[in-house]
Amino acid sequence: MEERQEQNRRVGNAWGEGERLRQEILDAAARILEETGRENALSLRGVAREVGIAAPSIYLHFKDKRELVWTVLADAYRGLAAEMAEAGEEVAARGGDPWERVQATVVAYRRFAVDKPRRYRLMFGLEYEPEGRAASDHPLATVYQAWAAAVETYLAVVAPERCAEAQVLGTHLWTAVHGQLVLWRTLPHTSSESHLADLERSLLRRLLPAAGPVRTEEGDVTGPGGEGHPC
Amino acid sequence: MEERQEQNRRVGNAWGEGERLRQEILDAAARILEETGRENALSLRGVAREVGIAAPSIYLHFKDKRELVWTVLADAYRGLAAEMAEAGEEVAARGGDPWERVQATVVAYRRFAVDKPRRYRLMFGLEYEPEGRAASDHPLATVYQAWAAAVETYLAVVAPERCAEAQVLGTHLWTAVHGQLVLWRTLPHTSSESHLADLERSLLRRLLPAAGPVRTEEGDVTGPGGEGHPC
DNA sequence: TGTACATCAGTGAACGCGCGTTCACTGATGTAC
DNA sequence: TGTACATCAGTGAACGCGCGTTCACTGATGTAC
Repeated sequence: MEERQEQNRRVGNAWGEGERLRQEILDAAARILEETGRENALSLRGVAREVGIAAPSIYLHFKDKRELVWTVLADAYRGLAAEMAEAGEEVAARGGDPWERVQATVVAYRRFAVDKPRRYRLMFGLEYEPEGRAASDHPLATVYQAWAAAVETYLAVVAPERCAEAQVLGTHLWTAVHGQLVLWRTLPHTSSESHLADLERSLLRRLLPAAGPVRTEEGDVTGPGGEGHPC
Repeated sequence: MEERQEQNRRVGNAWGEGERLRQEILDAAARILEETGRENALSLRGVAREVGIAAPSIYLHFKDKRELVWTVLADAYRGLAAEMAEAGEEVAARGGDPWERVQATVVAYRRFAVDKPRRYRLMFGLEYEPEGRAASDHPLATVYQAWAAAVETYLAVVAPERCAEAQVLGTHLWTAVHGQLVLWRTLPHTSSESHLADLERSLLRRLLPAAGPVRTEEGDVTGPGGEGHPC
């Protein structure tokens, strides 16, 4: 009764269905991170409240808070990377040029950060460290690869001879956009989102070679979404 | 006795000297933010512990926690901006070229962030919002101006015709470097500080026009630290 | 010069809060014989 | 087919913690007469 509104004890899941609650917990955590409202990024008690269970029940599925948070984070990183990739592919599918394609990827990133600020903060606020995993399978790597891939696809068409720079450029773009997003909220005189979008475009133009709405070296690209040289 | 090691009651400051404790409190807060160790960024009780006073004594000098934190932050922003400016001026004073000068400014920023990570995080973690002040005197503006000024000084010598871009470029540099610093701690495979410095240089070269260790349009600059056209 | 009193600077104890975590438990569902 | 028992899924109550803040207080220092 200490934590719950409903006075009925929850009936346990059937045998072998214990995993179901685990998923409910993860969903609730994701929901909390999307809603404004409570302050602290994520608390076990908060999650329990959201699911409608007693707080200790979480320990049936996660060793401790750290493990829960890391599971949530790993999902979140994968989700962000997926949204970026999808945005790019969608533009390519409907015949957008390479520039529109990188831009769509960047916009997808911004949307994620702006629409789910608490989630984004948990992901990049760096309060938690991975639990002894090897560095290489840090879930952030997925996001990193999404950026590198976006830039690589662009370079393959626009400036194949500079393909080697894809990783560095990807990193620059990512960190720069992240910095814009984080500082944006604090700089009050520039806080309109359209200004943020302008800054973003300005950054892209300066960092990417030969950037512009229409720009094919000579003659047309081989077709809508054509790939040019493989990198 | 609840909070303190010393069992002696502190003797109050003399009449009119009450402000002294105020300063001690701010100093202690700064000290806490420089040391590693305790976890939560800043707590009233933590500050009281550090000063060696009872926690309620803080209320003699600050309305509440928010006011204390904001005073600390305002100082911190000013301090960072000052360190950046000094670094640039020092290089100019000993005859460094414009490129070295911007770079020194950037390095000063990085040093601040890397050496005082807790402080930096409090400053840019965006957990607190200013207390109803006008946007324009948000203390962050000082830091923003330091970046714009650094870029302006550079452009004045190297590409005077592009002076108008100083503010935008300053913003790009700032947010990009900030992003590098924040993400750097999380990306384990690239965590050496020298790698961070490399990334930083690569970024500068790509964002600033005609960047390079030695680069004077034609003939020499007018002298050590010469100013070129005023922007 | 002495004394009553105002003011200043700071204190100890307590308040209620939400947190992560542990503990011994309850009750439903399956299995062995 | 019935019954004893193991297992699974989840609970309520409590622990100790640190936090921001309030409250009535203490004691030193100054001032008025």
